[in-house]
Amino acid sequence: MAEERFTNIKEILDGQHTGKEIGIRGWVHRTRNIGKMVFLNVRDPTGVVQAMVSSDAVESFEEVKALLVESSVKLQGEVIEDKRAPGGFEIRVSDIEIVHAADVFPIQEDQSVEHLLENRHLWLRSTYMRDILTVRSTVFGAIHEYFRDNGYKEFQSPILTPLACEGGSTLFPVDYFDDEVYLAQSWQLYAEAAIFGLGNIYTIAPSFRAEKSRTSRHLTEYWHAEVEAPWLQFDELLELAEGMVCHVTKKVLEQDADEIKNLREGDIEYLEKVKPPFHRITYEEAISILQKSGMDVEYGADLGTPHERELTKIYDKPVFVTHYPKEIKAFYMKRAEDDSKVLGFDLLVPNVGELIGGSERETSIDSLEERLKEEDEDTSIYSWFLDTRRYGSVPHAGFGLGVERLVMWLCDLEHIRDAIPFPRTPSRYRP
RNA sequence: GCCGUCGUAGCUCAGUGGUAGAGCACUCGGCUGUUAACCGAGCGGUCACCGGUUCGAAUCCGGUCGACGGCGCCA
Repeated sequence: MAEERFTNIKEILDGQHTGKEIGIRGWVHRTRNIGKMVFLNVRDPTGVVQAMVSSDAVESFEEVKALLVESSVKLQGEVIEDKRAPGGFEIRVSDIEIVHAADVFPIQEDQSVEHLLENRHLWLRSTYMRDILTVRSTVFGAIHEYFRDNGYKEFQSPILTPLACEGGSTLFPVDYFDDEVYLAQSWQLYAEAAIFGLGNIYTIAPSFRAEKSRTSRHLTEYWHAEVEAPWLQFDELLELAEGMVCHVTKKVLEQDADEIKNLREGDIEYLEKVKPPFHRITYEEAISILQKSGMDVEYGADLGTPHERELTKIYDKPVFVTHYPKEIKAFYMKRAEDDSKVLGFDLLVPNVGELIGGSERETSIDSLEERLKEEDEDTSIYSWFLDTRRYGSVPHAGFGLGVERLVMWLCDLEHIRDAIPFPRTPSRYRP
């Protein structure tokens, strides 16, 4: 190449270089071969532009003619505005360097879900995955930003842990020098110990669930955004969750408008309405609403997928469901004034269901021990955790959010596996 | 854990008892304005695996494996 200066393809498509001699580098997205002319659609992370290579303009014409899809190239030429070219602009190539002539690319137009998952490492090159992963990056950044701006410190807990947290059958066992430990499924119990020193804290960390959940909303390895704060009351907890979801949504709409429009087929009206306050209903109200709309549910049963779907259909925004009966929620949730209910909530959104689950935490050591025994947990393993209720126990609260579920909801994805680069599900751990 | 669908060429699929097929991809030939280019030719198979029924099985039966979809469980 005569000159080693390159521009982003998006700038060409925006008309910033029309009439000028420029260079680009990228990958061959598609080729069309007309004898003494070759059209290369060239992709970089910002877009796709057509390059026209004529036999009388380029010495290496025969090699260019033989290029296969996903070959990497550097090229330069004049940018011409031309309605015949896809995107309206074309580069008349004067010089081209073949960086690497690719083998036959395994992914073509017709693709099955399975084939794309087997070739996930190559499918990451698609516009679809690029758009999602761009949004995902913004989501992670926005979560950090929200908590830090609100005075929360980032705190890390161990991934290897002896704790079961919410029932032992859902953990991945790991051989720890002949002892059995588990991959963590939550940061929460360690966080409850940390708030006594640090105050308000949060994390974004991997969590692992060994449940064989065969649904479009479950991963065995997912990223878990969790928060824990001393003195925080139940209504403040809901506001914190609401604020975070709104902040992330706003940030994504600002920063990734193009990607979101691509992924949601232009439908961003719903996301633009995501502003406080969200709807708040109690479990009891939810049951009665569902019964009125003809669904078969009894008080005391946990809300199933069809029930959650029905509830999210009724409201134009995410909806909090609060005050569940204690029997269907985790041992660490604080009892409400009505002793049969807990100060816990789920935040439900369309297409995903439960996006966040959280609660005020039980502060009484006696209640905790009682609940652990009821669930046949070995209380000795929890003795360090119970210390948090022995030395200056305080009211506190927190929640956990599935980051992939948030991405799935924002991007309106059919399946959560597309919200993470290399998904892990009960039936897949490759590539 | 439960229910269901599927497995045939590199990819997407057709083929319901009688010699294994198509489109795309790839290779070769043609074409100076293509838009998932087009035209002609070629290459390409352990019909997932094991067993059974039958003169004969991709096809029917039993089992195994794998993937996908849904429920439950959860974030």
